[in-house]
Amino acid sequence: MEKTIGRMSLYRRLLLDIEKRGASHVYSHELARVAGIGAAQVRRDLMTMGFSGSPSKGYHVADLIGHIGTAIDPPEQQRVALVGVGNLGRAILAYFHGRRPKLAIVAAFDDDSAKVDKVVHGCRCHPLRAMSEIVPALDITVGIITVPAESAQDIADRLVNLDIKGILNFAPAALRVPPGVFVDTMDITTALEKVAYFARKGR
Amino acid sequence: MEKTIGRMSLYRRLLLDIEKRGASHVYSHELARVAGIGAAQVRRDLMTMGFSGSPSKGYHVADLIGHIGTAIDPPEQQRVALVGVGNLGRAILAYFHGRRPKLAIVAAFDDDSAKVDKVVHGCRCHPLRAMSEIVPALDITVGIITVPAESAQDIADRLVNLDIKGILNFAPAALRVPPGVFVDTMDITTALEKVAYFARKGR
DNA sequence: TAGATTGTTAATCGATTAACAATC
DNA sequence: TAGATTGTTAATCGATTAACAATC
Repeated sequence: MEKTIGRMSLYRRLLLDIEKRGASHVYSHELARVAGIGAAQVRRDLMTMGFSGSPSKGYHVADLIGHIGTAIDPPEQQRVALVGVGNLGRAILAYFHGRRPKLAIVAAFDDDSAKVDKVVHGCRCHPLRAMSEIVPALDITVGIITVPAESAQDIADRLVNLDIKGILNFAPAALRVPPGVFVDTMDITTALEKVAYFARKGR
Repeated sequence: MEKTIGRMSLYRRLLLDIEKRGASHVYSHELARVAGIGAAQVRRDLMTMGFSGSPSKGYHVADLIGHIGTAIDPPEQQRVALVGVGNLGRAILAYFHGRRPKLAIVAAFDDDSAKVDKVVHGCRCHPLRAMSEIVPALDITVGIITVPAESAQDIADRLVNLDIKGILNFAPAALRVPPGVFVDTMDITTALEKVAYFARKGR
């Protein structure tokens, strides 16, 4: 299921492209081709999401885009906090700034006094101690961690205490969180080491 | 195997911590705990890498760190190019700058004239057309793609033509590459959507 | 109808976890 | 020896892929 949800987000992006090119329907093998996976995978994913096509025309593009939206988008705006306004933190703020109305980074936290109270890519930076006030006040449910590995667990603990239910973690650290909190760690160093390894050794 | 290689990089970081704390040996369940996985997984991974411990003392920390190094580090320096010096590209340049002597980003490419010939976090930025000269000249074997999704496939094609064997892709696009080229895509948007989804729905 | 695609079940594949004899 | 851990095989789990009857 987790993998399916991830792919739905990919499918939607590809479908928006397809729609822009003027196609009203798409076959599983066409979508599979641009997604770089198998056609059976696509059909199974759509089945899992409860979406049907027709053997003669394939899947209706606009309907499918809508279906994915109702399945994976928040019904109302979901708010996100980012902790650690370093280079990576700023890049992520820039990337999401104004892009997703339904999923907005509404607060950033960093203890560097040069950053506190500055507005970075449309998002105000607060000191860490303000978290306990701002996170509940803005009803923030998701945290992005872009602090050094040493402080990542501490930040995660504090976010969990403030009732955050999902964490996207960029620190190279395995976070320990209670059940009911979802964590995805994107470890860039490990990813690059892996790519370098297979570049040398072959797949 | 791919997953194992990824975890070896994590193990090493954790072991360096453990070593710093003064422990000479570690049991599989101890390493598993800090890695957030099961002890059987750790033992299996180490077995796969051909490393042995002792039932009484566990695994020798310093030896294991060394063993992981010879297994996954390049024997000599491996060079990396980064294409797309936007916010994310700069963050990655900053992150790796001077960190890994064996794995260095030695060239950046971007067509923005404000960036060309500037040195960004220790790395000179070249125009895209210089790729065909610089990549072979510096014997670059790995590429990092941080351009917008629309141009990602084009950049990937050019890198592949220049004999690059591994790509770490941050563009939200499924890259098509010939066999023998390893690609890992880190799709930040999809990751955040997934975290937001499970934050709402529960795991 | 003839031909292609969907929806879905069964088979396969790979990775994780459990179990336990061998070892210290 | 008694007790705990390793190394490794077998069992489980989950995800992907293949196959094919039903459908258009």
